[in-house]
Amino acid sequence: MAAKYEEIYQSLLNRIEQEEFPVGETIPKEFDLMEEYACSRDTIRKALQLLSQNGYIQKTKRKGSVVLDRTRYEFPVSGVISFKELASTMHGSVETIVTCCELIKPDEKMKVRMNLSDKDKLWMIERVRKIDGESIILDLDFLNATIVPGITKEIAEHSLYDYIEKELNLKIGYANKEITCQKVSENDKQLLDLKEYDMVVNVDSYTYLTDTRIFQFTRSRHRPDKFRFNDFARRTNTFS
Amino acid sequence: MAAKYEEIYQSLLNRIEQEEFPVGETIPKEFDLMEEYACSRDTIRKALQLLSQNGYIQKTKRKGSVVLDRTRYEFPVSGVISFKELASTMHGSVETIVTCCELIKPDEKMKVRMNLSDKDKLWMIERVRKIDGESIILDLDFLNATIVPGITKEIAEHSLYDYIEKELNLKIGYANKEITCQKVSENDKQLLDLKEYDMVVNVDSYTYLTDTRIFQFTRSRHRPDKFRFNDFARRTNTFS
DNA sequence: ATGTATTTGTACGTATGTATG
DNA sequence: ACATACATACGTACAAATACA
Repeated sequence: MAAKYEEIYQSLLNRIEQEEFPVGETIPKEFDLMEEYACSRDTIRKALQLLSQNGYIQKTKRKGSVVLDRTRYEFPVSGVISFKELASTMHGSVETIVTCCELIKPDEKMKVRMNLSDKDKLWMIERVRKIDGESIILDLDFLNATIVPGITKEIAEHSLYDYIEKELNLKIGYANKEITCQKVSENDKQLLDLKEYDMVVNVDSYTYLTDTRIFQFTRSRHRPDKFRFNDFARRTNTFS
Repeated sequence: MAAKYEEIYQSLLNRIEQEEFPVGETIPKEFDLMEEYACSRDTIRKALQLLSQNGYIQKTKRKGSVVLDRTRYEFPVSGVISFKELASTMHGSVETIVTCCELIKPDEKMKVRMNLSDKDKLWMIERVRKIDGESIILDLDFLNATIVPGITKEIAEHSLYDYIEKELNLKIGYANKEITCQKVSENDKQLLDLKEYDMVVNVDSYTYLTDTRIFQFTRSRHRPDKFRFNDFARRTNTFS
Protein backbone atom coordinates (compact mmCIF):
# COMPACT_ATOMS: atom_id res chain seq x y z
CA MET A 1 0.00 0.00 0.00
CA ALA A 2 1.46 3.28 -1.11
CA ALA A 3 1.57 6.35 1.08
CA LYS A 4 -1.34 8.73 0.85
CA TYR A 5 0.76 11.52 -0.62
CA GLU A 6 1.95 9.20 -3.38
CA GLU A 7 -1.60 8.32 -4.27
CA ILE A 8 -2.54 11.98 -4.37
CA TYR A 9 0.53 12.63 -6.54
CA GLN A 10 -0.61 9.94 -8.98
CA SER A 11 -4.16 11.20 -8.93
CA LEU A 12 -3.11 14.79 -9.65
CA LEU A 13 -0.72 13.59 -12.34
CA ASN A 14 -3.55 11.73 -14.05
CA ARG A 15 -5.77 14.76 -13.85
CA ILE A 16 -3.03 16.87 -15.43
CA GLU A 17 -2.50 14.34 -18.20
CA GLN A 18 -6.25 14.09 -18.81
CA GLU A 19 -6.13 17.88 -19.15
CA GLU A 20 -8.65 18.40 -16.40
CA PHE A 21 -5.96 20.88 -15.34
CA PRO A 22 -4.66 22.28 -18.64
CA VAL A 23 -1.16 23.57 -19.28
CA GLY A 24 -0.80 27.17 -18.16
CA GLU A 25 -3.69 26.99 -15.69
CA THR A 26 -3.42 26.56 -11.94
CA ILE A 27 -4.48 23.45 -10.13
CA PRO A 28 -6.74 23.97 -7.07
CA LYS A 29 -5.08 25.63 -4.13
CA GLU A 30 -3.69 23.59 -1.29
CA PHE A 31 -6.62 24.30 1.01
CA ASP A 32 -9.13 23.04 -1.56
CA LEU A 33 -7.07 19.94 -2.30
CA MET A 34 -6.99 19.24 1.45
CA GLU A 35 -10.76 19.17 1.50
CA GLU A 36 -11.09 17.22 -1.72
CA TYR A 37 -8.67 14.50 -0.65
CA ALA A 38 -9.67 14.74 3.00
CA CYS A 39 -6.17 15.02 4.36
CA SER A 40 -3.82 17.49 5.96
CA ARG A 41 -1.95 20.28 4.23
CA ASP A 42 1.32 18.47 4.90
CA THR A 43 0.17 15.53 2.79
CA ILE A 44 -0.95 17.75 -0.07
CA ARG A 45 2.33 19.64 0.02
CA LYS A 46 4.31 16.40 -0.28
CA ALA A 47 2.29 15.43 -3.35
CA LEU A 48 2.78 18.88 -4.89
CA GLN A 49 6.47 18.73 -4.14
CA LEU A 50 6.77 15.57 -6.20
CA LEU A 51 4.92 17.21 -9.08
CA SER A 52 7.24 20.19 -8.84
CA GLN A 53 10.39 18.06 -8.65
CA ASN A 54 9.40 16.11 -11.69
CA GLY A 55 8.66 19.20 -13.73
CA TYR A 56 4.87 19.05 -13.86
CA ILE A 57 4.04 22.23 -11.97
CA GLN A 58 5.59 25.53 -10.95
CA LYS A 59 4.50 26.89 -7.60
CA THR A 60 4.34 30.60 -6.90
CA LYS A 61 3.09 32.42 -3.88
CA ARG A 62 -0.21 34.11 -4.24
CA LYS A 63 -0.90 32.60 -7.66
CA GLY A 64 -0.76 28.89 -6.93
CA SER A 65 0.60 25.91 -8.83
CA VAL A 66 0.72 26.36 -12.60
CA VAL A 67 0.77 23.32 -14.88
CA LEU A 68 3.89 23.22 -17.09
CA ASP A 69 4.16 21.97 -20.65
CA ARG A 70 6.04 18.69 -20.72
CA THR A 71 4.91 17.57 -24.15
CA ARG A 72 7.99 18.87 -25.92
CA TYR A 73 10.60 16.94 -24.03
CA GLU A 74 9.15 13.63 -23.09
CA PHE A 75 11.73 10.87 -22.99
CA PRO A 76 14.15 9.41 -22.39
CA VAL A 77 13.78 11.06 -19.06
CA SER A 78 16.59 11.18 -16.56
CA GLY A 79 16.36 8.56 -13.84
CA VAL A 80 17.18 5.05 -12.77
CA ILE A 81 15.17 2.92 -15.15
CA SER A 82 15.91 -0.21 -17.08
CA PHE A 83 15.90 -0.48 -20.84
CA LYS A 84 12.75 -2.60 -20.53
CA GLU A 85 10.96 0.19 -18.69
CA LEU A 86 12.24 2.76 -21.15
CA ALA A 87 11.19 0.64 -24.11
CA SER A 88 7.65 0.38 -22.77
CA THR A 89 7.25 4.13 -23.27
CA MET A 90 8.60 4.09 -26.82
CA HIS A 91 6.82 3.66 -30.10
CA GLY A 92 8.94 1.51 -32.40
CA SER A 93 9.61 -2.21 -32.09
CA VAL A 94 12.26 -3.12 -29.56
CA GLU A 95 14.35 -6.27 -29.26
CA THR A 96 17.17 -7.41 -26.99
CA ILE A 97 19.86 -9.86 -28.11
CA VAL A 98 22.10 -11.32 -25.43
CA THR A 99 25.54 -11.78 -26.98
CA CYS A 100 27.29 -12.79 -23.76
CA CYS A 101 26.25 -13.84 -20.24
CA GLU A 102 28.95 -15.42 -18.12
CA LEU A 103 30.55 -15.47 -14.71
CA ILE A 104 34.04 -13.94 -14.72
CA LYS A 105 36.87 -13.10 -12.37
CA PRO A 106 37.11 -9.30 -12.13
CA ASP A 107 40.28 -7.50 -13.13
CA GLU A 108 41.87 -4.94 -10.83
CA LYS A 109 40.16 -1.96 -12.39
CA MET A 110 36.74 -3.51 -11.97
CA LYS A 111 37.55 -4.55 -8.40
CA VAL A 112 38.18 -0.93 -7.49
CA ARG A 113 35.24 0.35 -9.49
CA MET A 114 32.79 -2.06 -7.89
CA ASN A 115 34.35 -2.28 -4.46
CA LEU A 116 34.93 -6.05 -4.69
CA SER A 117 36.67 -8.41 -2.30
CA ASP A 118 38.99 -11.14 -3.55
CA LYS A 119 36.36 -13.84 -3.62
CA ASP A 120 33.64 -11.83 -5.40
CA LYS A 121 32.86 -12.81 -8.96
CA LEU A 122 31.08 -10.83 -11.63
CA TRP A 123 28.38 -11.47 -14.15
CA MET A 124 29.39 -10.01 -17.47
CA ILE A 125 26.42 -9.48 -19.74
CA GLU A 126 26.55 -8.00 -23.19
CA ARG A 127 23.32 -7.05 -24.90
CA VAL A 128 22.49 -5.46 -28.22
CA ARG A 129 19.34 -3.33 -28.29
CA LYS A 130 17.57 -3.28 -31.62
CA ILE A 131 15.08 -0.55 -32.35
CA ASP A 132 12.95 -0.97 -35.46
CA GLY A 133 15.36 -3.65 -36.63
CA GLU A 134 18.54 -1.60 -36.29
CA SER A 135 21.21 -2.32 -33.69
CA ILE A 136 21.40 1.02 -31.90
CA ILE A 137 22.67 0.43 -28.37
CA LEU A 138 25.31 -1.90 -26.97
CA ASP A 139 25.05 -2.51 -23.22
CA LEU A 140 27.84 -4.11 -21.25
CA ASP A 141 26.78 -4.90 -17.69
CA PHE A 142 28.82 -6.09 -14.75
CA LEU A 143 26.91 -7.34 -11.73
CA ASN A 144 28.33 -8.41 -8.39
CA ALA A 145 27.45 -12.13 -8.33
CA THR A 146 27.64 -12.25 -4.53
CA ILE A 147 24.78 -9.76 -4.33
CA VAL A 148 22.95 -10.84 -7.49
CA PRO A 149 23.34 -14.62 -7.92
CA GLY A 150 21.68 -16.88 -10.44
CA ILE A 151 21.54 -14.75 -13.58
CA THR A 152 20.57 -16.66 -16.71
CA LYS A 153 20.42 -15.73 -20.37
CA GLU A 154 16.62 -15.70 -20.09
CA ILE A 155 16.69 -13.18 -17.28
CA ALA A 156 19.11 -11.01 -19.24
CA GLU A 157 16.79 -11.16 -22.23
CA HIS A 158 13.74 -10.30 -20.21
CA SER A 159 14.56 -7.86 -17.42
CA LEU A 160 17.37 -7.76 -14.90
CA TYR A 161 15.61 -5.22 -12.70
CA ASP A 162 12.47 -7.33 -12.48
CA TYR A 163 14.60 -10.25 -11.30
CA ILE A 164 16.59 -8.15 -8.84
CA GLU A 165 13.60 -6.40 -7.32
CA LYS A 166 10.87 -9.03 -7.53
CA GLU A 167 12.75 -12.33 -7.28
CA LEU A 168 15.68 -11.39 -5.07
CA ASN A 169 13.75 -8.68 -3.22
CA LEU A 170 16.67 -6.27 -3.35
CA LYS A 171 16.02 -2.56 -3.19
CA ILE A 172 17.60 -0.45 -5.90
CA GLY A 173 18.43 2.94 -4.47
CA TYR A 174 20.24 5.33 -6.75
CA ALA A 175 22.66 5.67 -9.64
CA ASN A 176 25.35 7.92 -10.97
CA LYS A 177 25.67 8.35 -14.68
CA GLU A 178 28.41 9.92 -16.73
CA ILE A 179 27.78 10.78 -20.35
CA THR A 180 30.73 11.26 -22.69
CA CYS A 181 31.54 10.92 -26.36
CA GLN A 182 34.09 8.40 -27.59
CA LYS A 183 35.64 6.91 -30.69
CA VAL A 184 34.05 3.66 -31.80
CA SER A 185 35.79 0.44 -30.80
CA GLU A 186 36.16 -2.70 -32.89
CA ASN A 187 33.45 -4.28 -30.78
CA ASP A 188 31.06 -1.38 -31.47
CA LYS A 189 31.69 -1.76 -35.17
CA GLN A 190 30.95 -5.46 -35.12
CA LEU A 191 27.79 -5.36 -33.08
CA LEU A 192 26.11 -2.07 -33.95
CA ASP A 193 24.67 -0.77 -37.22
CA LEU A 194 26.92 2.28 -37.13
CA LYS A 195 26.50 3.61 -40.65
CA GLU A 196 29.28 6.11 -41.27
CA TYR A 197 29.61 7.23 -37.66
CA ASP A 198 33.01 6.93 -36.03
CA MET A 199 31.92 8.05 -32.56
CA VAL A 200 29.45 6.75 -29.98
CA VAL A 201 27.82 8.30 -26.94
CA ASN A 202 29.10 6.44 -23.90
CA VAL A 203 26.98 6.27 -20.73
CA ASP A 204 28.67 4.80 -17.65
CA SER A 205 26.27 4.01 -14.82
CA TYR A 206 27.10 3.03 -11.27
CA THR A 207 24.01 1.61 -9.60
CA TYR A 208 23.59 1.09 -5.86
CA LEU A 209 21.17 -0.60 -3.48
CA THR A 210 19.46 1.41 -0.77
CA ASP A 211 21.98 -0.03 1.70
CA THR A 212 24.66 1.80 -0.37
CA ARG A 213 26.29 -1.34 -1.78
CA ILE A 214 27.18 -0.99 -5.45
CA PHE A 215 25.87 -3.95 -7.39
CA GLN A 216 26.08 -2.89 -11.03
CA PHE A 217 28.30 -1.07 -13.45
CA THR A 218 26.99 -0.53 -16.95
CA ARG A 219 28.74 0.79 -20.01
CA SER A 220 26.18 1.71 -22.61
CA ARG A 221 27.22 2.66 -26.15
CA HIS A 222 24.73 4.55 -28.30
CA ARG A 223 24.77 5.35 -31.98
CA PRO A 224 25.09 9.14 -31.90
CA ASP A 225 22.16 10.02 -34.15
CA LYS A 226 19.75 8.01 -31.99
CA PHE A 227 20.95 9.29 -28.65
CA ARG A 228 18.84 11.80 -26.75
CA PHE A 229 18.89 12.74 -23.11
CA ASN A 230 16.42 15.08 -21.43
CA ASP A 231 16.94 16.77 -18.13
CA PHE A 232 14.68 18.91 -15.99
CA ALA A 233 16.39 21.02 -13.37
CA ARG A 234 15.50 23.81 -11.00
CA ARG A 235 17.63 26.83 -10.38
CA THR A 236 17.78 26.53 -6.62
CA ASN A 237 17.83 23.78 -4.08
CA THR A 238 14.58 24.64 -2.42
CA PHE A 239 11.26 22.87 -2.54
CA SER A 240 9.49 25.62 -4.47
CA MET B 1 18.01 35.54 5.26
CA ALA B 2 17.87 31.90 4.27
CA ALA B 3 15.46 29.47 5.83
CA LYS B 4 16.65 27.54 8.84
CA TYR B 5 16.57 24.22 7.04
CA GLU B 6 18.78 25.63 4.31
CA GLU B 7 21.33 26.77 6.84
CA ILE B 8 21.31 23.37 8.46
CA TYR B 9 21.70 21.80 5.02
CA GLN B 10 24.76 23.97 4.37
CA SER B 11 26.17 23.26 7.81
CA LEU B 12 25.78 19.49 7.40
CA LEU B 13 27.22 19.69 3.89
CA ASN B 14 30.30 21.46 5.21
CA ARG B 15 30.70 18.88 7.95
CA ILE B 16 30.49 16.12 5.36
CA GLU B 17 33.04 17.82 3.14
CA GLN B 18 35.34 18.44 6.11
CA GLU B 19 35.03 14.70 6.75
CA GLU B 20 33.69 15.19 10.22
CA PHE B 21 31.17 12.68 8.89
CA PRO B 22 33.24 10.37 6.67
CA VAL B 23 31.99 8.51 3.64
CA GLY B 24 30.31 5.26 4.63
CA GLU B 25 29.50 6.41 8.15
CA THR B 26 26.16 7.65 9.40
CA ILE B 27 25.53 11.23 10.40
CA PRO B 28 23.82 11.75 13.77
CA LYS B 29 20.23 10.63 13.95
CA GLU B 30 17.40 13.09 13.48
CA PHE B 31 16.66 13.36 17.18
CA ASP B 32 20.26 14.31 18.00
CA LEU B 33 20.40 16.82 15.17
CA MET B 34 17.20 18.37 16.52
CA GLU B 35 18.90 18.98 19.83
CA GLU B 36 22.15 20.15 18.29
CA TYR B 37 20.50 22.68 15.99
CA ALA B 38 17.72 23.44 18.47
CA CYS B 39 14.88 22.99 16.04
CA SER B 40 12.02 20.67 15.24
CA ARG B 41 12.28 17.34 13.51
CA ASP B 42 10.45 18.77 10.51
CA THR B 43 13.25 21.24 9.93
CA ILE B 44 15.96 18.60 10.23
CA ARG B 45 14.10 16.36 7.86
CA LYS B 46 13.93 19.10 5.24
CA ALA B 47 17.66 19.61 5.47
CA LEU B 48 18.30 15.86 5.19
CA GLN B 49 15.96 15.68 2.23
CA LEU B 50 18.09 18.19 0.37
CA LEU B 51 21.21 16.20 1.16
CA SER B 52 19.50 13.07 -0.09
CA GLN B 53 18.20 14.71 -3.27
CA ASN B 54 21.62 16.02 -4.13
CA GLY B 55 23.28 12.66 -3.62
CA TYR B 56 25.15 13.30 -0.40
CA ILE B 57 23.40 10.80 1.87
CA GLN B 58 21.30 7.67 1.69
CA LYS B 59 18.66 7.27 4.38
CA THR B 60 17.48 3.93 5.68
CA LYS B 61 15.10 3.10 8.46
CA ARG B 62 16.62 1.95 11.68
CA LYS B 63 20.17 2.59 10.44
CA GLY B 64 20.15 6.31 9.73
CA SER B 65 21.71 8.49 7.04
CA VAL B 66 24.88 7.14 5.45
CA VAL B 67 27.31 9.53 3.74
CA LEU B 68 27.82 8.69 0.05
CA ASP B 69 31.01 9.05 -1.98
CA ARG B 70 30.68 11.93 -4.40
CA THR B 71 34.37 12.38 -5.12
CA ARG B 72 34.28 10.33 -8.29
CA TYR B 73 31.71 12.31 -10.19
CA GLU B 74 32.09 15.93 -9.31
CA PHE B 75 31.13 18.19 -12.18
CA PRO B 76 29.70 19.33 -14.47
CA VAL B 77 26.73 18.56 -12.33
CA SER B 78 23.23 18.60 -13.68
CA GLY B 79 21.36 21.80 -12.93
CA VAL B 80 20.55 25.29 -14.05
CA ILE B 81 23.87 27.08 -13.80
CA SER B 82 25.67 29.57 -15.98
CA PHE B 83 29.01 28.96 -17.62
CA LYS B 84 30.50 31.50 -15.22
CA GLU B 85 29.31 29.51 -12.23
CA LEU B 86 30.49 26.28 -13.81
CA ALA B 87 33.88 27.77 -14.62
CA SER B 88 34.37 28.84 -11.00
CA THR B 89 34.47 25.17 -10.00
CA MET B 90 36.96 24.21 -12.68
CA HIS B 91 40.70 24.12 -12.62
CA GLY B 92 42.04 25.35 -15.96
CA SER B 93 41.99 28.90 -17.29
CA VAL B 94 38.71 30.00 -18.77
CA GLU B 95 37.90 32.79 -21.18
CA THR B 96 34.78 34.01 -22.95
CA ILE B 97 34.85 35.73 -26.35
CA VAL B 98 31.68 37.43 -27.51
CA THR B 99 31.51 37.03 -31.29
CA CYS B 100 28.04 38.48 -31.68
CA CYS B 101 25.59 40.46 -29.54
CA GLU B 102 22.71 42.08 -31.36
CA LEU B 103 18.98 42.66 -31.32
CA ILE B 104 17.16 40.71 -34.03
CA LYS B 105 13.68 40.03 -35.31
CA PRO B 106 12.80 36.40 -34.54
CA ASP B 107 11.97 33.97 -37.32
CA GLU B 108 8.86 31.80 -37.13
CA LYS B 109 10.60 28.83 -35.60
CA MET B 110 12.02 30.93 -32.79
CA LYS B 111 8.66 32.62 -32.23
CA VAL B 112 7.07 29.26 -31.53
CA ARG B 113 10.00 28.00 -29.53
CA MET B 114 10.07 31.05 -27.26
CA ASN B 115 6.38 31.82 -27.24
CA LEU B 116 6.84 35.30 -28.70
CA SER B 117 4.29 37.85 -29.76
CA ASP B 118 4.67 39.87 -32.97
CA LYS B 119 6.35 42.81 -31.33
CA ASP B 120 8.89 40.89 -29.23
CA LYS B 121 12.50 41.12 -30.28
CA LEU B 122 15.37 38.85 -29.41
CA TRP B 123 18.91 39.29 -28.27
CA MET B 124 21.15 36.96 -30.22
CA ILE B 125 24.43 36.35 -28.44
CA GLU B 126 27.19 34.11 -29.68
CA ARG B 127 30.04 33.28 -27.36
CA VAL B 128 33.12 31.10 -27.67
CA ARG B 129 34.33 29.49 -24.44
CA LYS B 130 38.05 28.92 -24.30
CA ILE B 131 39.44 26.47 -21.79
CA ASP B 132 43.22 26.45 -21.35
CA GLY B 133 43.53 28.42 -24.57
CA GLU B 134 41.46 26.08 -26.74
CA SER B 135 38.04 27.00 -28.14
CA ILE B 136 35.91 24.17 -26.78
CA ILE B 137 32.32 25.36 -26.53
CA LEU B 138 30.21 27.55 -28.77
CA ASP B 139 27.14 29.05 -27.09
CA LEU B 140 24.36 30.64 -29.09
CA ASP B 141 21.84 32.38 -26.83
CA PHE B 142 18.48 33.90 -27.65
CA LEU B 143 16.90 36.08 -24.97
CA ASN B 144 13.46 37.67 -25.06
CA ALA B 145 14.34 41.38 -25.13
CA THR B 146 10.95 42.35 -23.72
CA ILE B 147 11.75 40.42 -20.56
CA VAL B 148 15.50 40.98 -20.54
CA PRO B 149 16.26 44.46 -21.93
CA GLY B 150 19.54 46.31 -22.06
CA ILE B 151 22.06 43.55 -22.77
CA THR B 152 25.51 44.79 -23.71
CA LYS B 153 28.64 43.09 -24.91
CA GLU B 154 30.16 43.67 -21.46
CA ILE B 155 27.29 41.88 -19.75
CA ALA B 156 27.59 38.98 -22.19
CA GLU B 157 31.31 38.78 -21.48
CA HIS B 158 30.84 38.86 -17.74
CA SER B 159 27.65 37.03 -16.72
CA LEU B 160 24.13 37.12 -18.08
CA TYR B 161 22.66 35.44 -15.02
CA ASP B 162 24.23 37.96 -12.67
CA TYR B 163 22.64 40.73 -14.71
CA ILE B 164 19.26 39.00 -14.93
CA GLU B 165 19.06 38.10 -11.26
CA LYS B 166 20.87 40.95 -9.57
CA GLU B 167 20.26 43.93 -11.87
CA LEU B 168 16.84 43.12 -13.28
CA ASN B 169 15.73 41.20 -10.18
CA LEU B 170 14.14 38.44 -12.22
CA LYS B 171 13.79 34.99 -10.71
CA ILE B 172 15.12 32.13 -12.76
CA GLY B 173 12.99 29.08 -12.10
CA TYR B 174 13.82 26.01 -14.08
CA ALA B 175 15.18 24.66 -17.34
CA ASN B 176 14.78 21.79 -19.74
CA LYS B 177 17.83 20.47 -21.49
CA GLU B 178 18.13 18.11 -24.38
CA ILE B 179 21.47 16.53 -25.16
CA THR B 180 22.08 15.10 -28.63
CA CYS B 181 24.97 14.48 -30.98
CA GLN B 182 25.22 16.25 -34.33
CA LYS B 183 27.40 16.75 -37.35
CA VAL B 184 29.59 19.83 -37.17
CA SER B 185 28.36 22.91 -39.02
CA GLU B 186 30.47 25.40 -40.96
CA ASN B 187 30.08 27.80 -38.06
CA ASP B 188 31.39 25.20 -35.59
CA LYS B 189 34.40 24.61 -37.81
CA GLN B 190 35.22 28.28 -38.00
CA LEU B 191 34.88 29.12 -34.34
CA LEU B 192 35.97 25.99 -32.48
CA ASP B 193 39.29 24.18 -32.32
CA LEU B 194 37.74 20.96 -33.52
CA LYS B 195 40.83 18.92 -34.35
CA GLU B 196 39.73 15.99 -36.48
CA TYR B 197 36.24 15.68 -34.98
CA ASP B 198 33.28 15.88 -37.33
CA MET B 199 30.61 15.75 -34.62
CA VAL B 200 29.69 17.93 -31.67
CA VAL B 201 27.56 17.39 -28.60
CA ASN B 202 24.59 19.70 -28.84
CA VAL B 203 22.82 20.89 -25.69
CA ASP B 204 19.55 22.78 -26.20
CA SER B 205 18.29 24.53 -23.09
CA TYR B 206 14.94 26.19 -22.54
CA THR B 207 15.11 28.38 -19.46
CA TYR B 208 12.10 29.80 -17.62
CA LEU B 209 11.38 32.31 -14.90
CA THR B 210 9.51 31.26 -11.77
CA ASP B 211 6.38 32.85 -13.28
CA THR B 212 6.70 30.23 -16.08
CA ARG B 213 7.63 32.69 -18.83
CA ILE B 214 10.38 31.38 -21.08
CA PHE B 215 13.11 33.97 -21.45
CA GLN B 216 16.05 32.09 -22.92
CA PHE B 217 16.88 29.46 -25.46
CA THR B 218 20.48 28.31 -25.67
CA ARG B 219 22.14 26.07 -28.20
CA SER B 220 25.48 24.96 -26.84
CA ARG B 221 27.96 23.08 -29.05
CA HIS B 222 30.71 21.11 -27.34
CA ARG B 223 33.80 19.50 -28.74
CA PRO B 224 33.05 15.84 -28.10
CA ASP B 225 36.26 14.89 -26.29
CA LYS B 226 35.75 17.65 -23.72
CA PHE B 227 32.09 17.01 -23.05
CA ARG B 228 31.06 15.34 -19.82
CA PHE B 229 27.70 15.25 -18.11
CA ASN B 230 27.05 13.76 -14.69
CA ASP B 231 23.69 12.82 -13.34
CA PHE B 232 22.54 11.57 -9.96
CA ALA B 233 19.14 9.93 -9.85
CA ARG B 234 17.09 7.93 -7.40
CA ARG B 235 15.12 4.86 -8.30
CA THR B 236 11.80 6.02 -6.92
CA ASN B 237 9.98 9.26 -6.51
CA THR B 238 9.91 9.28 -2.76
CA PHE B 239 11.80 11.38 -0.27
CA SER B 240 13.84 8.49 1.11
C1' DA C 1 13.10 -18.01 14.14
C1' DT C 2 11.15 -14.37 17.32
C1' DG C 3 10.53 -10.37 19.67
C1' DT C 4 11.98 -5.82 21.00
C1' DA C 5 13.98 -1.48 20.66
C1' DT C 6 15.36 2.02 17.68
C1' DT C 7 15.20 5.06 13.82
C1' DT C 8 13.06 6.86 10.03
C1' DG C 9 8.38 7.57 7.50
C1' DT C 10 3.73 9.30 7.34
C1' DA C 11 0.03 12.09 8.91
C1' DC C 12 -2.35 15.44 11.42
C1' DG C 13 -2.71 20.04 13.74
C1' DT C 14 -1.52 24.96 14.55
C1' DA C 15 0.76 29.31 14.14
C1' DT C 16 3.18 32.75 11.85
C1' DG C 17 6.10 34.56 7.92
C1' DT C 18 6.46 36.13 3.10
C1' DA C 19 5.72 37.30 -1.54
C1' DT C 20 2.48 39.14 -4.74
C1' DG C 21 -1.81 40.25 -7.45
C1' DA D 1 -2.41 48.58 1.78
C1' DC D 2 -4.63 44.35 1.83
C1' DA D 3 -6.02 39.73 1.07
C1' DT D 4 -4.44 35.47 -0.60
C1' DA D 5 -1.77 31.40 -1.33
C1' DC D 6 2.30 29.30 -0.49
C1' DA D 7 6.57 28.72 2.95
C1' DT D 8 8.50 27.77 7.25
C1' DA D 9 8.45 25.97 11.77
C1' DC D 10 6.83 24.03 15.82
C1' DG D 11 4.42 20.06 18.03
C1' DT D 12 2.28 15.19 18.57
C1' DA D 13 1.17 10.45 17.46
C1' DC D 14 1.60 6.26 15.38
C1' DA D 15 3.34 3.10 11.51
C1' DA D 16 6.91 0.56 9.27
C1' DA D 17 11.22 -1.35 8.75
C1' DT D 18 15.16 -3.42 10.58
C1' DA D 19 19.45 -4.30 13.62
C1' DC D 20 20.29 -6.86 17.36
C1' DA D 21 19.51 -9.36 21.46
